[in-house]
Amino acid sequence: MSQSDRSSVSRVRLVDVARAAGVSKTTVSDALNGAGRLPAATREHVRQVARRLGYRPNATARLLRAGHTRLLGLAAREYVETPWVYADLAYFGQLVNATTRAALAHGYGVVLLPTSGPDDCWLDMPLDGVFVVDPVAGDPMVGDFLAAGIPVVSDRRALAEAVSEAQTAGRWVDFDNEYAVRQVLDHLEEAGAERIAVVAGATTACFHQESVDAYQDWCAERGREPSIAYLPGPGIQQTLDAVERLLDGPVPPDALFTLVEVNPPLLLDTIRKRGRSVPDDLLLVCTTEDSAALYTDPPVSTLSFLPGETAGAAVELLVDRIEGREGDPGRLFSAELQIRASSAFPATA
Amino acid sequence: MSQSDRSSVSRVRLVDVARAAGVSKTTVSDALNGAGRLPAATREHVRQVARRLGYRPNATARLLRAGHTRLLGLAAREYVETPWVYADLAYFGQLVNATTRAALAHGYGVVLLPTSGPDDCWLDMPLDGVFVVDPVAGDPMVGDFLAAGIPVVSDRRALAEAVSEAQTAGRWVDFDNEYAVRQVLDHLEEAGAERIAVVAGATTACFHQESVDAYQDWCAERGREPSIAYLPGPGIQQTLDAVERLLDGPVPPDALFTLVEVNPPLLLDTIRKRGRSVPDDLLLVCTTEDSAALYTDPPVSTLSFLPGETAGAAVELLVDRIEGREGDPGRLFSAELQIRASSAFPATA
DNA sequence: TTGAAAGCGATACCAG
DNA sequence: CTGGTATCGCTTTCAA
Repeated sequence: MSQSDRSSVSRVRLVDVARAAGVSKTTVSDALNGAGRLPAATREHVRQVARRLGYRPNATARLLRAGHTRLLGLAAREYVETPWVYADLAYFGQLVNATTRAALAHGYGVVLLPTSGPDDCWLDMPLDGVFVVDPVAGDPMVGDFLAAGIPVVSDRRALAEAVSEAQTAGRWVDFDNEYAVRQVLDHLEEAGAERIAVVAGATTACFHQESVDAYQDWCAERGREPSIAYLPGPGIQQTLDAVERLLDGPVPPDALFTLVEVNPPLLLDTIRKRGRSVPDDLLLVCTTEDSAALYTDPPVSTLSFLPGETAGAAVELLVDRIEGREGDPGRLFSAELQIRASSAFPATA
Repeated sequence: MSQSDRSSVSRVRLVDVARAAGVSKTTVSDALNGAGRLPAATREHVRQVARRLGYRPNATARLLRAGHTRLLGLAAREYVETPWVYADLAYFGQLVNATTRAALAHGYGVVLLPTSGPDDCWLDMPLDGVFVVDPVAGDPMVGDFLAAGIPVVSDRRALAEAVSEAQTAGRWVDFDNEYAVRQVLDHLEEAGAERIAVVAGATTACFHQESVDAYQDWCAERGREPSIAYLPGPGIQQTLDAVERLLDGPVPPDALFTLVEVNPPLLLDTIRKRGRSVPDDLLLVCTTEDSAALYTDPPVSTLSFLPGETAGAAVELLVDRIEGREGDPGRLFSAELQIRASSAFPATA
């Protein structure tokens, strides 16, 4: 009576089955897990009873016993202040997707982590390892997990900033952002661009800072004036507005390279509305994972961060580390430039 | 030596801290959790030692003790065969996002569940409750969790198909699809449409079946000939092709209602390319969560499934049930029609 | 073959 | 105010 009102009947445990079947806990456990060598009759009897009572092993208890949880944490830290705003960003969506798929292939589940919250609340979750994407500078989350002895995959900078434990429990997945940006700029230059403008996010993400640096260096080497529009945050309208300002500026660019996720069809519409034509009049390369880029007219050249491949690598690194296998300390990737019609022809026709 | 090669040093436990500090386990636990009433000196001393040793409580053990995990499972079942293909679908992205946010607000984490796998592998995860979106007919996942006594939120049909446990541990979040579809059709009719064509997915999802039924009934009531294009699966190109076929068909529609997620800007491009103009020539309503619909020219009317609100309700229902609070058995929603310029003017200008 | 008992790691109750 | 001890539910070793 005292406990029946809480949750119908308290869940049936291993001992309940044992009692009902008239055997010991060990026998039940073995019978259900196919372990030990019991007579087939006993095994079957125990199974019947277990089924009849609706017995389900308690996952937490069995994990405590096993010493692992087969759960991986995933956190996207770029916009730490707003908890989980990856919604409109195709990149994060695909990353979550790919991470989950890769984890499942290794027998792990994925837990979406809070990016903010009371102190180190993330340590309360029973995780075997964590993948921290786009860590902020001196990221406390990376530090906390590493200090707790929980394997982490993040980028090199975050690991370097953390303490020495990083050497034993940290692995990295990183991007050669300078290489990628130069690849795009060189490509646009070859295609005839002389005034390449860039749209960047004013975020803490490594990518933006490194990319902007690389862009400025690249311009300096050629004695060109950099033209950058910074965005305060994600958001379609803000991005489109920034592009308009760029196009209407004193020295209109002949090529545009967006570093923030942007909806390719809408961007093209906006550009057309300003009276510019892609690619004849303006070359275009977008950093995006939005597959709509393939279907626009013209199809839009993109710089892709290969969420599928990087997530796969991250999970593999993490799982190797968790399961005690030696392996690479990390993997270096470069974003992939996929050239399509929006940047394929000379700008000065 | 025997264990040092597995993971550097085995994690430091509560007893280790107790021994090092020269006190008992209880004292350490109390000191760290702010419980009990210890002299400030002892408390501080224990904390120092704990910090020095880098002690972190084992989450699994503490969860076993607590009797709950504060973890919610989330599964999207519409395309069960392909594990986690919600990538390109804005709806699932936002749903995951909203569920995670709502769960965190209640102090719960979210685990992304496999949609397929060895038998009832999902029961191995330490979950307090599960949110099963778009369950398939006779969904085994719903049945398994319910049988295991783990609270489930899904739709009414899934709960009804499961056994009687559903009454105690099941809650539902459901949509009045017929109402929503009729709302759209009525709206289009008022705006002057006479031949409304529909693009539907050939999936197991309740929504498509119920919607198509509602559409056919609606047409029958008016003695109109239904015009439906079925899609074998998700995919931008397939959708656009289907629309083209519809527009080029023997009796071109004067209004289009898409039930599958589609990229609004691309859809508009496609329509324009067939020489049709929205809304003068063709009214348009899209079932989508893609916020790009707001920024197209003209802005596209949408039917939204309110992922934010439904996820919030689902989590609340689940948490109430888990924490033993009485509450509604479920919540009925209707997709929301957001009327914009693409369907606001008479088709026959 | 079967079962008793010892953990897994942390918390809560009571006696000291 | 502190510390032994039982407990959470399961697996596994080791005697019988």
